[in-house]
Amino acid sequence: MSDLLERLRGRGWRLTAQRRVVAEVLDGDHVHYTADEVHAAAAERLPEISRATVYNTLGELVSLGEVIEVTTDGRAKRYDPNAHHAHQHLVCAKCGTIRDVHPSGDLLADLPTQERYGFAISAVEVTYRGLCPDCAA
Amino acid sequence: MSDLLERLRGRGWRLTAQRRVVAEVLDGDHVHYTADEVHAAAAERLPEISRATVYNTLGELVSLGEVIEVTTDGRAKRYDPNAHHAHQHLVCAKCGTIRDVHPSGDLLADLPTQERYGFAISAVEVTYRGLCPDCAA
DNA sequence: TCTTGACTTAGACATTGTCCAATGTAGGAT
DNA sequence: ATCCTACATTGGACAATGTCTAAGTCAAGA
Repeated sequence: MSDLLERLRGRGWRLTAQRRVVAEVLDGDHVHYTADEVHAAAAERLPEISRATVYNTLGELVSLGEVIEVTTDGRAKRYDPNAHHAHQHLVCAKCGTIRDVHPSGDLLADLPTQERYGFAISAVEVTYRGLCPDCAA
Repeated sequence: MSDLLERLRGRGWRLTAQRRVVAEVLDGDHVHYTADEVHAAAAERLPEISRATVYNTLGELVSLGEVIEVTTDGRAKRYDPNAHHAHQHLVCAKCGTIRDVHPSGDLLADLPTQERYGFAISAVEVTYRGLCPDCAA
């Protein structure tokens, strides 16, 4: 995602300090931040940044396909910058840790035609749930 | 789910009018209501029922394994009474309609051991997304 | 029928997200 | 280099969903 800013500028994005900071936060460790966590991390570098701007910017990044929105519980959405590699998620039922995983096989092929009800299916999301090694102990 | 009330009584549930009405609402058409929709439907039969009781009862039914909690977007959770038949969900990206579907194959087997990071995996949730026939038109 | 511990209620509160009017500014035009 | 202006940001009000608590109510066993 290092050339993200270039790609965005190419699409007519106005490059502001706020947007740069949000993009840099997501570009860091491969984590799954909530919007509030992104805001907190961004505010360390740019203290006046507002929540509204973080929400706006995250929404734009999602629309542009640069970031994926993940909802593993009913709580806050999380933002996954690993949008250019198809992957699924493994979630600890106890501590909530999220890991990216890569199932084998064609997930779409598992749904028979008569189970598609005429839908034009474009995406499959899989969440594996269980206990991580720490919580299982 | 017709013998639900019997099963619950067997587990020491105190059977109140409120709980009966919530269970009856879920037992109706095979829909995926939000908590507020359950509350509205329940209030038609029992006008004084409170939101808190509906939330409590739904939470209990989920804990008891009688109902499944589904989060397909970041909005309200939905409650699926079809808990005794393993199934997954097909969601229309435009209108939000949800259908229960039954993929073939062993979904768990698709995740290689080295992609499990030591987790003890106990469940797999799959959401297929696409446009339903009406919205695709 | 009495008693009691579990259940329900109303409403305050918490979390997450959205919207708006006022203000600021990036980047093209001059 | 400076100016313009459309687009971006801000702060705070508002909305949607869910949780908690103290006080009152009731199902079901004795």
